[in-house]
Amino acid sequence: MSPLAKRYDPITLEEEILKYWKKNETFRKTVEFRESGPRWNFLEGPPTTNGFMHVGHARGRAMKDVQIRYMTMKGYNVWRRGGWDMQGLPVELEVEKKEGLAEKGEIESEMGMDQFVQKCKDLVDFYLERWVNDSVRLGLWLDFDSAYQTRRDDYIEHVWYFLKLASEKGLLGRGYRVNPICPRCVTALSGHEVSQGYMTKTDPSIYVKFKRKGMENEYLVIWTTTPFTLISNEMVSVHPDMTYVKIEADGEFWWLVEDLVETVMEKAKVKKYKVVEKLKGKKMLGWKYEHPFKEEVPFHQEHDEKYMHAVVTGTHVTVEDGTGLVHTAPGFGPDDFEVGREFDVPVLAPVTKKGHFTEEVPIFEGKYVFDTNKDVPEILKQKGLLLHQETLDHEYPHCWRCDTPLIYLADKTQWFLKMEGVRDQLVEQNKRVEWTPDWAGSGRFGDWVANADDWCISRSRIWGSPLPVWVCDDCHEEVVIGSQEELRVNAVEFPEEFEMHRPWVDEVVLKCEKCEGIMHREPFVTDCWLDSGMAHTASVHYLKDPKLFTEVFPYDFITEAVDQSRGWFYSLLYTSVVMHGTVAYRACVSQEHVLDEDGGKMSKSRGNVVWAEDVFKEIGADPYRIHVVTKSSSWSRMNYAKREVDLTRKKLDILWNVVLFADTYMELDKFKFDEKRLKKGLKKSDLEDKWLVSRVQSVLKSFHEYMDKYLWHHAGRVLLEFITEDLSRIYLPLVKKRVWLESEDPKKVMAYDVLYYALQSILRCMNIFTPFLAEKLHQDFLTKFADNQPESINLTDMPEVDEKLLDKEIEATFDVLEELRSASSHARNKRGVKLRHPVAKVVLIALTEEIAKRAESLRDLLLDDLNTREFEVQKTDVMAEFTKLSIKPNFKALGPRYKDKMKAIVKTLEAIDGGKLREDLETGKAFIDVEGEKIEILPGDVEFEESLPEHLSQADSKIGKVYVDVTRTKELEAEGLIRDVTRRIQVMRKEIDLNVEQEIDLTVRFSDAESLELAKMFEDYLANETRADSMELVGPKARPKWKSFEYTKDWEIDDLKIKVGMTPK
RNA sequence: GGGCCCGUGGCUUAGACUGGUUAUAGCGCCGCUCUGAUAAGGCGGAAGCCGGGUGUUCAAAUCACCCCGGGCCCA
Repeated sequence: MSPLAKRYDPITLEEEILKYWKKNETFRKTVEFRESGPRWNFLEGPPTTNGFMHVGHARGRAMKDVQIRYMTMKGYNVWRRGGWDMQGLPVELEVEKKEGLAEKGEIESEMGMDQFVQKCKDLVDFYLERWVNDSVRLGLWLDFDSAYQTRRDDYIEHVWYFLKLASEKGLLGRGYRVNPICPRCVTALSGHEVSQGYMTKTDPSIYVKFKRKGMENEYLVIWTTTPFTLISNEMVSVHPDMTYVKIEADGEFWWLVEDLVETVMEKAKVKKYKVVEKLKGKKMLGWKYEHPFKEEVPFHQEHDEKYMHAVVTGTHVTVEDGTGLVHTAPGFGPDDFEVGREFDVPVLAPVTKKGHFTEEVPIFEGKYVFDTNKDVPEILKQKGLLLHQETLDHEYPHCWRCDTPLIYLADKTQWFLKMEGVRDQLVEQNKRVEWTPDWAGSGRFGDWVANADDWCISRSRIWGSPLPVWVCDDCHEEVVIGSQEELRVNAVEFPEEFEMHRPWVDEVVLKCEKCEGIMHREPFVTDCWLDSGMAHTASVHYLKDPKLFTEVFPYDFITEAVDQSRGWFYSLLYTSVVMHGTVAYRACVSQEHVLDEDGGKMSKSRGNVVWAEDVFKEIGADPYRIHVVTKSSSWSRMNYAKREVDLTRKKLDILWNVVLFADTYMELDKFKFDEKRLKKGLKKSDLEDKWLVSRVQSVLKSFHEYMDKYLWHHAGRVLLEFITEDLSRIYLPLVKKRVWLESEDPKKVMAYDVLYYALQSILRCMNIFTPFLAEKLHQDFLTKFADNQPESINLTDMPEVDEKLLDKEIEATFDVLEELRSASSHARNKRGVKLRHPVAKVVLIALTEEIAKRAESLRDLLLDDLNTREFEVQKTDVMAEFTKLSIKPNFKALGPRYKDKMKAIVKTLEAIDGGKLREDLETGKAFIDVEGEKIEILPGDVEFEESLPEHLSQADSKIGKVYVDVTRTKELEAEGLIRDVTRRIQVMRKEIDLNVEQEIDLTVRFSDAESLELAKMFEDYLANETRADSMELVGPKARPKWKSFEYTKDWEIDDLKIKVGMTPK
């Protein structure tokens, strides 16, 4: 019994293979097997161990595995250490949620930082296990045992080492900067975190008048959607080159940009106004105004710099909306901050990181800023400064984790890695990377790097790599510590229990070398992108021993999704250029995201996330893998739909069935594959054998070409197409008859050799896409019919192209076969002649000499394949002479003119030669002779229709016209009938599940004597095909004892009725 | 506002870099058909202003420019 199930069942099969791999340590064996090969190094972009693996992650990981398995089977010693990104805000947020902590302050008061950190560790451990399980189930062969973890002390030490180095190079520093801050998470967010959280927010939209100093009734009109920032307003920006106007309305004078006058007046419901003055924005520079909150905010009374509470110019001003005069608060916007710096205006940022006003604003002290958005317009209204108020829906950044609206807030405590001094190097080094697709690197990423801001790396959180900066309480001297040992040496007192996390690190104090004061650590952790960014070095324990690092760096290959452009691709680039002077990866494939069936983003809140684990359980890893990898290019986004995976799975069914067929007969014949015999015999073999072997070469060629360019989708499609088209649809039907030959027949052995060779080649390639299926078929099929197959398909080499076996001419010839097949089917179809019924002749009118030659060479094959008695190739359309041009009278035109003569005219038109009439009509006048009368036919009186005689049918094709002669003869009729009968009996054999070799007793009764007579002409054929040991064909009057048969059935074949009875012997 | 990607029958898509017979295939629908590996396959039918416009050219789904729509990134 074959260990192959009747049907491909991925779930059962994959579980079995997983067990096998585990038990036999197959992965370890493949690694050892390739130890002496040239190195090829993959750097794993560590997934965040927070949340579970969904189909999007799984696609990326499937792609990684495809590339890794490919390189392994190409003979490379592949470096493939796993890795996990385990620190960061998401983890903290989930712990907070689980523990019911409403805000960050509660962490210390409610449970203590050490407890909190323990919970974070427990959580990532939980997810880690799930991620490893899912990855293993996916068939991803990374080295998980030695996987790096960003939370380990020895990993974090590399982050410290790097920061010390950066500091020495002058790249690390504090910045005074406006950062987007989440008031709930109480931390600054990085640029890409912000961009992930844009959502529609409804805000007040207010137009406010600022009174010009020293001018009676003259106002600057500004607009804002964040009223609370008016408290901290310091300037009004205008565009230097735009035209501003002073208008007179309601007895007041208002300044605003010319382009927006109408819009603003309409909103303010001012109907009567006139322009009294016009000037360029730059002329307004330095105009002073009365601050609307001067009385309420002491700060505004104290300072009086030149441009404070004054008009300044800036090119960031637009006329998209607002008034063209932009309220500028340096503490609350990046543009504003820049302007403030340019005009030397101090920053007022009277808001805490939790979003509450400080005592600097007594009227709002302790109030949440967004809550004052209502109060501010109210106060302005009372002061008579509110021109207009409405609400506006706009895209506003929210915290990507907790959906809280962000605040841009100036902060001088944050730490940055600077771009100045390294930017050019980063741009240059990026150019060395082989990007797929190339625009992802040169355009998207390259442009971004060229314009990137300094990288804010400090986070006011807990679960992360501690920022290794200690500051002196007295003299503010700063020191950056590069390792745990360095810290120990410099510590005033080093605790017994220590790890490189808060709160333990915070407890270590140093003595200031300058003033002997006490130094405390800056209470930040670092951006977790810095953690993963150090993977090039930290994952191979560079500090402990750099030997391994020198072997694997720079890495040959990385691949992640686009969102990593600003994340990992960047952090890897920055850190490795600074540390090693070179980019960390030679090639990078950028992937797009997987969306839901309707193209929507998958998110937990929408509930449309498809988890990888569920997919594996429902449809299996292999069908999933090959589907997501082949459906579209890695860099295009993909909508995930299960029913589409099922369609791809069908192709794997076909592969399974091909193998099953081969297995069945090879087993019967005790076949053993012999490659030498195959190659020796190939010259004398049948056309289809040479063809299939050549096709294998062509497929391998494209496959390797695509793989070399990381075009996995094309590589996979080439294989699937070979399986479904070449193997299953074309080759197998052609060689089917050969399996019934005597077991030693060389033709049969050749078919087996070819089939085995093709399957072996293709399965080895398929292994990179569907490793479970390939392994199963390797073990239960390939190994069975050949000696010296290794125990796993992963221990074999990728098949290479054998140019000697490539024959483009034969492949072109088979293209001709395909065309002939489809054209003759078409022609048969037109006349309703089924393929089982043989036809007298098929004629091809070949378009070219070349096609004619190729068609000729197919003759033997075609007679059988097209089920025709004769096959002819002609170079000119000899059949055209049979074509009749029939004439269709246009009754509407002829009727009124000839009335009662119509009948005669129609009769004449049927009889005469349409060709001549058409020619006459085209060249001059046309006449017909109707019962002796000459009648003129005008254009439009008749239409022409080409028609073939009854016995011919024709179809067009790319290689020329194909005619089928469907003339019936008794002989042909008989053969068609017997094949119809045979077919029914075969179905019956299958229905009672007879073994293919099982012999039977057979009786067939025909409902008419004529059919019986025809059937008897092919009695032997019928008996042979149906394995009938004894057979009786009887006429309508016979009364066989039907009850004595094991199985009987009535059939209808067109008008004929037959009854069949059979009994297995 | 800037950058990048995308737009092809009802749906999912190939082709575009390198312009050239009738625009690829699948799903679904209808008719026919084939099959002792096949829950598969074949032939045909219905179904496309290849987002729109302008240009270059003998020739544009393909190249250029503009516009519209979608997505992503940056501001």
